[in-house]
Amino acid sequence: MSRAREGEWPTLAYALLAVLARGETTGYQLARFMEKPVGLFWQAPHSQIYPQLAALERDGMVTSSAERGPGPRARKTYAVTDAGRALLRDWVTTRPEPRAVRDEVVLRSYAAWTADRAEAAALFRAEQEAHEQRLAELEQMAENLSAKHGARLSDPSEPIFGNWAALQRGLGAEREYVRWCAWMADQLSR
Amino acid sequence: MSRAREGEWPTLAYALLAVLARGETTGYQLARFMEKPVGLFWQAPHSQIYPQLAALERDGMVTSSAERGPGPRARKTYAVTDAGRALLRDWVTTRPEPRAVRDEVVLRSYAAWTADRAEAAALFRAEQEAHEQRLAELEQMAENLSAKHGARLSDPSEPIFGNWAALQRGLGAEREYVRWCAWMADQLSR
DNA sequence: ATCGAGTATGTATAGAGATACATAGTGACG
DNA sequence: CGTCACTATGTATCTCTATACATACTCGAT
Repeated sequence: MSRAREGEWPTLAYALLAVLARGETTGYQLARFMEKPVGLFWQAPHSQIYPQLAALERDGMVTSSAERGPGPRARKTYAVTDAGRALLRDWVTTRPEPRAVRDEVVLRSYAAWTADRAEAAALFRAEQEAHEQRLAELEQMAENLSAKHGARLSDPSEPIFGNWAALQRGLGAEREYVRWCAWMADQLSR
Repeated sequence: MSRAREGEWPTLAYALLAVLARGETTGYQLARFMEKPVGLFWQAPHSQIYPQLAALERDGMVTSSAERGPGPRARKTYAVTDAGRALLRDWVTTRPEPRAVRDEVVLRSYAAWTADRAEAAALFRAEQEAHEQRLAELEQMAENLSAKHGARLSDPSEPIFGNWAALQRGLGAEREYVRWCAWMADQLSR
């Protein structure tokens, strides 16, 4: 949560800046947005987000204003500073070093030969269905975006272009995953 | 590395069992195999693998025999026990809870509107090329597998089927990633 | 003859991430 | 009137993952 060296922030920090760059929000709203089903490309629980926001504030990347909130503590609304915007802007065009790929389902496919054939087929069929459902959700999101924003989705200077870009990735990834699961299930049930 | 509860092993343990189920190996060979370029679907450094093997041995899932090795310590060759095989077999057909998706490139696409257009286009073009190269490597591996094993690749009771299955996933994933990167670069360079 | 790379196994430490604990106000529902 | 869910922010703790440290033999190259 705190930085290792000058200019070195964990990816979560940039994820928060990327959301805040679209407009100020509270920590709670950020946490909601970054939770499991919603966070399309980066997720974090609130226990990671609150300390990270505090660290960003200590370094002048965000500012907060507190009104009194419903709970025992004040509700804080965060906004990006110019320094934060510059940090984000620089980070966006740097190439990340490749992340480790870790997929438990692929690992199971690698060991599928040790298991009962029918049970294994059922696993991949179930995975296929789960990803088909997820795909349908994303397609619904795409329709909504398309209806609401139309041609602006193709303009890379519009914030909504970012939503569209990430959604396109999600759609492609889910379609490919469904395809592979279906292939696996077919292989195992012949 | 040690288990949280009875019957609860980290995924790395199953990854090791999955490799050992194909034949006994040394910890070093396992570590080589699980290192970055080779481990298609699960990676770990040796500092994780050695303690995990020790934990599996304490619980009777693997056995080791030590010959004297080149270094200051004996070289250990590990083999799965029946208990280990049963553990793996049961695990293979259980459905994993969905892992968090974390992709720094997609996160950058979400914030691409804040950056310089040409620099952003260059980033996605570079990513496209990197994944095209990775794809070419996987295609080479597929050719080699196909030439060496032929029809056995379609037999789910053969260990090599697992290699083929994981490789198919890799091929599909890389192709889809290349496609999306190319689309992103096109969008940004018009 | 020395240097570096590869073989081989381990420990130490720090950071990232997940889960659980803690607190308290409001509004809905039975 | 009590319980549940939601808003809202934070801390504590544990596990997983990555990086660095440690040791020592062999073999090929300079």
